[in-house]
Amino acid sequence: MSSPRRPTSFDIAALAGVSQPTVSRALSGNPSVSPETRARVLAAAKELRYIVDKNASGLRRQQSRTIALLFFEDPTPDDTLINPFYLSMLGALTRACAGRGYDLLISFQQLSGDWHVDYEDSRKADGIMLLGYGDYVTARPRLEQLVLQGTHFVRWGAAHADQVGTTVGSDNERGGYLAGKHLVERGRRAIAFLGTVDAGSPEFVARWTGFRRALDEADIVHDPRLVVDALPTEESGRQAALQLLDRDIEFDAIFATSDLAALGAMRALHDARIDVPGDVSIVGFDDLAAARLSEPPLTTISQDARQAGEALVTTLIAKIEEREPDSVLLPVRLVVRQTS
Amino acid sequence: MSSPRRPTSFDIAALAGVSQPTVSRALSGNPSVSPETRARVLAAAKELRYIVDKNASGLRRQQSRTIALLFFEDPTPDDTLINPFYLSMLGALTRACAGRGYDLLISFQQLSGDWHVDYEDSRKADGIMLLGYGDYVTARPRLEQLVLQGTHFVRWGAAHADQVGTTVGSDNERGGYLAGKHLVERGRRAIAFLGTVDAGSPEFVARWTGFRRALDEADIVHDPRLVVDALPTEESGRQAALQLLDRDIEFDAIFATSDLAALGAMRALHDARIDVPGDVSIVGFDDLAAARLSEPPLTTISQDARQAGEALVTTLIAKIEEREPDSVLLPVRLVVRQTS
DNA sequence: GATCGATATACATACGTATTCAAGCGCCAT
DNA sequence: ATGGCGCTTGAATACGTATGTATATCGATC
Repeated sequence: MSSPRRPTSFDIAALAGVSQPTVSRALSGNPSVSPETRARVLAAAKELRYIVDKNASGLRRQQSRTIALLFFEDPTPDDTLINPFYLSMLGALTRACAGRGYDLLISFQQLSGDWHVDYEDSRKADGIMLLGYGDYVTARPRLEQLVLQGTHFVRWGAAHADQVGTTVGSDNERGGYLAGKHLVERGRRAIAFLGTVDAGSPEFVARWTGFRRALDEADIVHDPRLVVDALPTEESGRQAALQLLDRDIEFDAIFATSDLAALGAMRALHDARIDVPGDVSIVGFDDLAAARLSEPPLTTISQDARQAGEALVTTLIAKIEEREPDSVLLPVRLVVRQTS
Repeated sequence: MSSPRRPTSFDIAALAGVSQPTVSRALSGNPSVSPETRARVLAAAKELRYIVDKNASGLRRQQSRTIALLFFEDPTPDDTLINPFYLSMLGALTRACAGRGYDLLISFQQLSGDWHVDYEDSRKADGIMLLGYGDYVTARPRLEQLVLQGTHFVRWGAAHADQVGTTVGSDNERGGYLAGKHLVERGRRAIAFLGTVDAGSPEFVARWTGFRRALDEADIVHDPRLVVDALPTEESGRQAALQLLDRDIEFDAIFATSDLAALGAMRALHDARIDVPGDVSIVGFDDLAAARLSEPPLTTISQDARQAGEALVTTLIAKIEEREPDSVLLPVRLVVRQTS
């Protein structure tokens, strides 16, 4: 059952009739090894099913070829409510890491708690990705500390003027703009905004800013009562729509800053016998799978999770290699379906 | 910016006035170290912010204190459709691992592809957890190979007679039974079953078996036309319900083997102006957050993700430590809400 | 034909920790 | 006094790899 012993590079060396260093060089593609020797070594390695010992290799090179992902959980008390977009991201991240030869460590943490970020000190990981729900104001001092101790990290979120560290995120401002412009072009004038606009959430603020720009271009005066606070959950979107109906103000469209909120709002409208898109148009944000499957299918702003994962990993690796990458702003796309 | 140098156990030793081995012993809680010495060492370690080098430690002890999670993706072509239950599991798993001093590596893979399971050979991980969608028949030969090569692994799924390896899973048979019994007690007789019953999915087969047991106990003869194939997705549930309506057969209840399918079915019924629970009762399976928030809230069989995560990690660690743990069957619970 | 340079390989070593083994010390029993 | 035992600690070493340095081989150059 338990195999005799894991083969080491010495075993390969013996089988191939070379020295251990030559094995190491051959396997790592060092050009100083002659083609014939390399072939012999590779054959021997294959025969014995040799795999490099990650601990030994990491110890020698002083790095782990591993990336740690810190996922911050949902701010609501119900910890099972997680935006499916993050699950797509997770898949994209694991693939991107694998493609670059890195492993991915994952840890769920509370944004407001003491982050356990000893990954780099313990040589568990060469860098950290930060992802998830979070209030930037809460996170900021901890980010500053990361910078101070020289930890390599990248954050998924909105780039903005005074930010700490490097960021990869969607072009939220443009997303908001596209949504607003689209609704205006559909002839809508009284467009409700469902989302957060406080300073702790730069991505949502950016969506709001872009949205306003579209309205301004069309010379639409926006009634502040059309703005309703909503978290990125279905229930919160439903509540927000109910609140909106309660306010007894005319509206002919809704822009929700998350698909989940948009779907919740749709449910509320449906229950109130308001026709979508006849009476009210709706545009969401994220392009979750659920957006495609809703009835009617939801018009939304699409973020490409795969592209985001690639960008995060590429940027973090650039940091690890001490190149100083810029923050990345990923393109977003308006996907017109049947709610607008 | 770049700190002078990571402190090693030799630095701690020098500061505390002891030898390096004593530092190692003191930090690992070896009782041979006197309390005073230990205190001095701990103080020195704290002062220099010493953290054990994971590579060196792993190399020396020949283990990584890391667990790898292989997540198998959705079988449908659309790879963004992932059951939220797995995301809850993921959170539970990371917590359970952290609580036991293990790190968690994560990798998304295709069940039908060549699994990359060199974790143990490369000393990246001491064991593997298998989780996700999957056809057991496809997985089986690969599981057998894992056993052959002596890899420590645990699978999330249904235990059954002829299984390969150790399994942790919910008591699906009892879940099916509870659902069936509940509907019978509510006076339902023509209960449709939405789910998979083929041999590749033992957990769904078990749900079916338990369900049938409940019907048998009530002497109900089950019309085979009441069984409709459905994947654990909302769309699939909707289609299944439509199919059921098309068959033009009377039914007064639906048991769906996943909440997502149940929610999809509810949507179809709603569109067909069929009242839930007035005309048709519905029971789901999983107890997703969405089940609580649906309209009306969904009666379902609850699986506790946190408990599942704990059990998986505990069982895998037992395997790693060469104890031979039994497969675990976790209790399920009927949660009565308003669809029944 | 001696020297040089290029090429390919071997030798020696370091990474940081955990553990085995030996040794120092004080104390008690003989 | 002396041998022995328990309690702490130090010295030596091994884990498996990657890399700097030295060496051997060979062909080319004058």
